[in-house]
Amino acid sequence: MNKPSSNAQFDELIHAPIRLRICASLAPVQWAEFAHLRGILDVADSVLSKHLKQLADAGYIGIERFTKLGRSHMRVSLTKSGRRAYVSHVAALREITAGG
Amino acid sequence: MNKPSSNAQFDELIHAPIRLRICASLAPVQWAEFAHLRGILDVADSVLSKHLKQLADAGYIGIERFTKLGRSHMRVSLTKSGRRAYVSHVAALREITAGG
DNA sequence: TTCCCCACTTTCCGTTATGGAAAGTCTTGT
DNA sequence: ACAAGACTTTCCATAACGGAAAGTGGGGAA
Repeated sequence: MNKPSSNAQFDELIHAPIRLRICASLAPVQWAEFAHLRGILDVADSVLSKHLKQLADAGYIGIERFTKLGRSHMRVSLTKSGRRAYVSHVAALREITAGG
Repeated sequence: MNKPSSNAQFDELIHAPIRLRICASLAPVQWAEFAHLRGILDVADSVLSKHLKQLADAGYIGIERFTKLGRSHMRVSLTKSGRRAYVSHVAALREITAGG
């Protein structure tokens, strides 16, 4: 009894509050725009930018740029490995908080 | 659709990995000893001691000392407010990670 | 009583993480 | 060429963290 629940894996990079919410916001959608995330998270541009960079450097998210009405924008999306890591981390959280 | 799930409340003090695991370890039991927690968490005494202090300062855990076989020991337990905070935080985590 | 030990606590130290303001970069419309 | 928007980086000041090492306190042992 006490199976390691398949692939639960705690990930400190994802665990930080803001990054956890970024991943959670991206998980159910195809992609999200910078402004959208900033609105959800309510942080300064610089802060969001830096957290996105960390996730991107880890290969957890991909960023595409495009133009809309003459302005540049970015589409952020979870990569395959990012989704795996996020799902595994959520599984780890559920395992940890399973009792009580 | 989208009810604020009663009392979900993200708590940064509890969110930190080690403290989350401390709370999770305490949630299903009446109390746990220092050595037991240290074994579960696998951290240095000083580290565990400091995290316990933070939780105690916040009123989330209570500490009782007792003697066993001539040696001193402590019993750590979640206080009522500590349990509330922990449960609320877990609820917040589930809300955040509900999608995807 | 003095000394030793055990079970934590604190202090010290170096490293990393965070957040925001401000300045910088790039791209595109005028 | 210039302005503006949408991020990026830099600069700065805090605030965690973690662990080793030194410090405390209480209880036996001698």
